[in-house]
Amino acid sequence: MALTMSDVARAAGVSVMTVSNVLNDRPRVGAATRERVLAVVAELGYEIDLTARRLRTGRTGTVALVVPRFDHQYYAELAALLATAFAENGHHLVVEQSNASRENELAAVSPARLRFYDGIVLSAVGLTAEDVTHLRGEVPLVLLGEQDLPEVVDHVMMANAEGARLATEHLLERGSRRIAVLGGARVGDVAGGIGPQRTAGWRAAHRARGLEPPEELVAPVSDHGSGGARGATTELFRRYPDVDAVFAVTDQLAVGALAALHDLGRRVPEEVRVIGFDNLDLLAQVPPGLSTVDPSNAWIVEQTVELLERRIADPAAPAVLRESPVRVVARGSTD
Amino acid sequence: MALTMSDVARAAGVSVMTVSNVLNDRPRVGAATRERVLAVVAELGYEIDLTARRLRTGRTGTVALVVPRFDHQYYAELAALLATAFAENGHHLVVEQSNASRENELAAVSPARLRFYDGIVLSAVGLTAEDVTHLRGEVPLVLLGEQDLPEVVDHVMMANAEGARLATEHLLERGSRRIAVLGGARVGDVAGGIGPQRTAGWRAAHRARGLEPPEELVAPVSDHGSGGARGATTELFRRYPDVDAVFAVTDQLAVGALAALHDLGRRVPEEVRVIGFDNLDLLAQVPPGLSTVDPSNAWIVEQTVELLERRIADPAAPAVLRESPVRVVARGSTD
DNA sequence: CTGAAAGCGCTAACAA
DNA sequence: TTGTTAGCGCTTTCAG
Repeated sequence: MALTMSDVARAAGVSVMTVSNVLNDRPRVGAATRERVLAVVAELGYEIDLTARRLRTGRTGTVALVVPRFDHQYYAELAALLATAFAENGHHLVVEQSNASRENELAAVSPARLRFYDGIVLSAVGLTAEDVTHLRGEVPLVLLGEQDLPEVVDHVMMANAEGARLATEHLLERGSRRIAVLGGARVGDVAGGIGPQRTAGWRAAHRARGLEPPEELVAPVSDHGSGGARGATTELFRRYPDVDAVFAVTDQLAVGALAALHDLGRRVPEEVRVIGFDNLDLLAQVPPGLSTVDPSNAWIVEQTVELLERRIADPAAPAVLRESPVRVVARGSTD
Repeated sequence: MALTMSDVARAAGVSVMTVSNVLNDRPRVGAATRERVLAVVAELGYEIDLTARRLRTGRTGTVALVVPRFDHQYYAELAALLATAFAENGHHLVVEQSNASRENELAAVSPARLRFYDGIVLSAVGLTAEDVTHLRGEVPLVLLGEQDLPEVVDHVMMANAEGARLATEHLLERGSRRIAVLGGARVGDVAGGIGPQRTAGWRAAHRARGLEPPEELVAPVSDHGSGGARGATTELFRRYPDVDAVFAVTDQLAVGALAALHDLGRRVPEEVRVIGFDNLDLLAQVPPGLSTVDPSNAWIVEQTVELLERRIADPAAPAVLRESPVRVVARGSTD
């Protein structure tokens, strides 16, 4: 059986309350008493029961990050950054997986689950606008993700269209004229999310130069893994052999494009330029070096922590939407 | 304020105890009463307070996985598999990060933290043999990782030496004779962990063919990111331009090797073959396709879940060590 | 089959 | 400065 506070109190010859006061650094405890209690705590190896404290105070010292998948490199890198940032604020971070399902995302912010945490950062992909309005005020929550959602909850997102515009402009500037959008959304597809927003940027870059965006080169993917992208790219080049650049809406898709181009014997960047979006650390090294759009993860993390800590402190604070700055990182794949 | 059980009890005109019985599927409740309670629960949207239950019963329904880093693809893929497997056993998985520090690994299995969880899967890299013996029996725990640790705690690991031997044999068989070990450990370095174990397999493969392992081609790395590997590989080829194959002790290091070889203008696999270890999904696609050793993650996950569930049920069960089967996955980088 | 009492380990509020 | 009382929301035990 684990030790309790009264074991410590008995051993130290004080009351339970005094032990509690010492352990919580509350001021009205004599120095000698404090010493004694701490000595006993150390000797016995007592550790406070956070469950009991939580039941009493409602605070846990822990915040959760809910991501669609653990094994998507983008979320993994985000989680690592958030863990460090929250640690600096005295919050412990745990990560849960929603499997990108609306049900799991809702469950993650349910009162039952929330009681484990002081706040939640939810990287949402399945949540609807309707769901979000019902969430309003229930829980200290910061939304992450590229969905268009009602501005009733704090939300940090990327400048998606702008990033896509910059990437496309980068390709146009180097002379590419038949630029495909891998993972793009066709005109009339549902709006919101990365596909549509980034495709909009691709269109904008063309129009800014007086060019008509080649809509036939919008190549949707069925899943966001690299495997699907490989197939989609192969098919794309079969139909349109004159494609001279691929803007993949994520780095993960870009990897699939690189694989397909290798299969097809098309050289990158000499024959086809490739650029991604996300600036994943792991892919910075992959030959010939993947050009990409950097979404400023450090900035995103900084804002997220600030907003969540603020909301924990003041649940009534007005909801804000913040958009991270983006920039192109040019590497070998667009030389 | 959130609803409590007595709110439900009052609304349903029964006692708190009856609500508890219904919600826990305990048998001695009349069908009509059960119906009524469930109806009220649904109508009010009541959710049980797991914190309070845990204080009373000691069970939380949650298990934790502690990994050194969220952003190492290997752990990310492992976490995703474990989440699914535990979900099938009615356990919710959360993931925490230890930053590969001994202190954090110990904190993660402390009684205080453990009280949040029914059990812990600890992917250990900093824990010492001494630490592990003190852990014995304190908590439902399964260790993961390639350290040599006392067999007093359930431990699932890979067949490291065997995998390395197979990878090296695969290279020898294709004609490579100057095979470097990137991330290897020199003779006399501390034993245990992936570097030494996998380097031992590289030696064994050479000796099995009557060849003396070229110890000068053992290339340690300072960090396990791809960046360090890139530098180490460049340096390696500067000193030993005749190296004709690289066995990287992890896929992540192999990516760095590929980058360096690209920088140096050495073609893979024509001039230099490259093989990794871990079989990361993300890298399966990277051109020319990274050959690797598959550590059977599905098997590892299956064993881990089985052992942890067993230990939760029976804390006194004898500790076991299980070693996952390995096999070479040949792709373009060793063609 | 249902309910009342007690208490898990802690801390807020107040009393000494 | 320290101790006492009460109770967070639930479940165990035992009585009805």
